[in-house]
Amino acid sequence: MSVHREIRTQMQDCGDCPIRHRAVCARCEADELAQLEQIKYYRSYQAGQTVIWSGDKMDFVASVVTGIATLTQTMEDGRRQMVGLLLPSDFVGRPGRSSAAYDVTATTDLVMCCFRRKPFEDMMASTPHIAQRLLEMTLDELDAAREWMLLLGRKTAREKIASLLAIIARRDASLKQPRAVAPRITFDLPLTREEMSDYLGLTLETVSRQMSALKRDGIIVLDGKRQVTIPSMDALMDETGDDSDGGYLV
Amino acid sequence: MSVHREIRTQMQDCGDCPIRHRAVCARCEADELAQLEQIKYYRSYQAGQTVIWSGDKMDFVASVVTGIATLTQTMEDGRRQMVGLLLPSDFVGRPGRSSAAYDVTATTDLVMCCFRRKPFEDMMASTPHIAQRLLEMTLDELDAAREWMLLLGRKTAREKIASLLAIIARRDASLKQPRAVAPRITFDLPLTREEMSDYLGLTLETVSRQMSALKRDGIIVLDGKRQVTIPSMDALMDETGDDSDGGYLV
DNA sequence: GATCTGCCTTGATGCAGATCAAAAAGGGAA
DNA sequence: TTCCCTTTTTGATCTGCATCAAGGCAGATC
Repeated sequence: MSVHREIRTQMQDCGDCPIRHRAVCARCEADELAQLEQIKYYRSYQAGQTVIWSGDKMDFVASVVTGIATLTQTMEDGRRQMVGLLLPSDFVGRPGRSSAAYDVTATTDLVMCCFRRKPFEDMMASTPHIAQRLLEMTLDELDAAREWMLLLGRKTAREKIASLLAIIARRDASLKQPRAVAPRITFDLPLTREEMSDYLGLTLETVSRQMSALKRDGIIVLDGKRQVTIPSMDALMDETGDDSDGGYLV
Repeated sequence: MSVHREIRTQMQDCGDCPIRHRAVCARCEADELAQLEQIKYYRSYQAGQTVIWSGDKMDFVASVVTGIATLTQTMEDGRRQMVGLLLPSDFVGRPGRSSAAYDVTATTDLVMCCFRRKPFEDMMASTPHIAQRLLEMTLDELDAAREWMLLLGRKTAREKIASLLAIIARRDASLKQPRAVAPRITFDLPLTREEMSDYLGLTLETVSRQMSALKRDGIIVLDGKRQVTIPSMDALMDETGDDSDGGYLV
């Protein structure tokens, strides 16, 4: 908690850093150095483009500046499971590992801030704060992954969909209107039905059916295929199967 | 990889540290200090005992010395999902968080090495290596969690069982006979059928049925309910659905 | 040895979600 | 506008695992 507050404070000072860019603090501290040594550069990807394939050589680490990317694992026979959703500020890659462990794909147009791996590792060794920030972020990701394990292992299709919508809605609401709890939230789904199914461990047909069911039951309102309105966040939360207190950790 | 080698080297010097105790290195560096300041202490639990309940105040972090513990999440209606298996050397708790996020239960008799949280955090701030080691370990856990997401979301019951057996067998084999690939592996299951089902997102009946099926098909040999022999590791791996090259990351 | 108790196995049946198939709805491009 | 192509929806059917329900077995207690 205290660390998060510290990060928010520092973010005020970050010139080119996007809102919610948690990795920012490491960047800011190291920015001047990094630019000088040319270890930092930006890369853009178009929606749908693959950033890197699992197993490929990966000589950089990066953080998402704008856009959304996904991490997916694929089995030999083609079964796919998304294991991570990368939002602005999220970190990709792993110090100490030279090849990618997952497929990384841009689902929207994407800009990433990359650091050459070796110099980044050196920087980490000499700047203790960076490892500590990365640890914080990684622990957050681990918690998210474990929450997702509960979803994948034990929730029904309807609960899975509701949970995903709740996560996206909450993130979106906090972006647009931090601190306020809007009674009515509208947003564009950043994922196709197929991507949703890969994330939730379902088929795309089941995703579609459950979206229709939630619409029929008035839990959500669909305008076109992508735009979603949540009339009552409470009603949506009732469908997720999560504890009603909703207080998310940290 | 290089970091792992470094850790192994340092382990030689660790007096009371159990084999494979990765957290050891942080401990060793800080051990003298810790003992002096009395921030470190050991606790024992009996098999079946709950170490801590989700939501409870947790003013320590710890690492497992001997025995096995589990992390589980429970939904309001009682559905349970195990989200982590803690083996000797694994770390529990989170710097910066004062309450437990999961139920922690001892499945065997368990000894944990605990550090009072606040002093541990201070130690982390003043000893950069500790954060770096914790980061390594947390990234490993994140990879394991993501592998588990693929299992929970996309694997069949038979593949899930085979995967779990493969993980336990591999760990066991590396403990007993590091570096050698034994053609025939025998071990005791550290989990009940119900715990296996909680881990795999199945019911205990399905676990039992699939164990019987693997036995019938000669993939495993059961002696009693707990002792398992794997006649051919290759045959077992064929049932997991995993890539045949089997090369696990890192 | 008899009974109890906590796992574990096995059988019968049901259902949520997968699979197979086709139609509908957008959304660009010409 | 029309056509084409991708995405989404909807329908019909199938199936893997859950659920419900008995037993079985082995170690503990008396």
